[in-house]
Amino acid sequence: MDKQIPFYETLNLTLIGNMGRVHRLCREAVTHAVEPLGLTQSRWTTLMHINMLSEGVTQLEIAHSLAIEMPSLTRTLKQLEEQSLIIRCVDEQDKRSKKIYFTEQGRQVLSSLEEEINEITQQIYSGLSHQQLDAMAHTLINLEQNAQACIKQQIHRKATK
Amino acid sequence: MDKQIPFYETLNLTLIGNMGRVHRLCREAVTHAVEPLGLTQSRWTTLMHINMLSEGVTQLEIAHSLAIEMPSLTRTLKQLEEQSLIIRCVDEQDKRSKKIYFTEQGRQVLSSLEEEINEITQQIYSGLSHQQLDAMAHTLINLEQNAQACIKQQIHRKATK
DNA sequence: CCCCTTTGGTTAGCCTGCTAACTATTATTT
DNA sequence: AAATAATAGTTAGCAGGCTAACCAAAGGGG
Repeated sequence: MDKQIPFYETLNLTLIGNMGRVHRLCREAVTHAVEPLGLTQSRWTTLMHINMLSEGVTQLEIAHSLAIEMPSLTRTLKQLEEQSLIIRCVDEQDKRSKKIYFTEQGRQVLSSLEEEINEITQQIYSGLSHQQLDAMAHTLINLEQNAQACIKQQIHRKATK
Repeated sequence: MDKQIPFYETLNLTLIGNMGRVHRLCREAVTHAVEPLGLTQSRWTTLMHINMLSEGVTQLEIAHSLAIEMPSLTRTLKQLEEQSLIIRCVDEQDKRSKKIYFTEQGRQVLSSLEEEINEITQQIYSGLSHQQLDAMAHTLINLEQNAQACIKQQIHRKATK
């Protein structure tokens, strides 16, 4: 194997750390750009996902899409509602759930947001081939499955301790 | 749940999100396992990095290695000191900086920690080839450089606005 | 029909990243 | 030598993940 490159040797501990750092940096890049719109990281991410899922989604669906827990989302939606970018309506079919819609102002902000994000993501992915990005996406999925299996196993072990 | 073709098409937005999620999961897997040792995520990560750099390192060196800011590290080190796992000594050569050493108890905890981490990382990386992990590490580095360039450019633009 | 479980959402509060603003020591400039 | 700048660390407080504990609506037996 290649002894010259440190990646192989240091992988065990640092790949996880690297992922965290790169993730923070990428989000920071976008967040800087959309700061003038009054959006933080969780707020712009949430707006994009609502748009992707299309208006009228429930909070639970958004939480799944973002892969975060409900309480985290509740806080962000409250902020977006206070900024008058979205509204939350009780679903008449199921009064437990709430459906999310953009306000007119929200749609305007969203369109500026999309423009900025396109520009930034182009920069972030520049010089990387589709193959490379695709490979990374696949590796991420594998890691995720392994980590999830690992956590499940621990929980099971604890339950039968 | 239905994800047949998402990789290429949704890359633009979700690769960043995926990275965050996988990062959270991987850390959670380790953190669950070392909970009995009284360690949280930032605490075990910090212990591992101190060990990697070897005792007597300064706080700044640890912060660089972890790629976090000093205030984040200060908090964690304070907790580790309160747990009597490390001690912080003022460097007599440069009285501004502090050097970090393990206590006897700290070394014991570290050795259990290393064992646990080895086991978990093996599970997390199982089924993934060295090539795959290496490719991911390289892609991460590329993304990091791009993101950093992007942020720098934004700061520059703002300065000359 | 009533009770019990499940489910969508909320609140409270922890953990750990960050920036801004501070202190104290060291280095540099004049 | 004195004034100034730079550096290591700290404190305070925000942002956004999380779990635990709760409420209210919906569903499912008996």
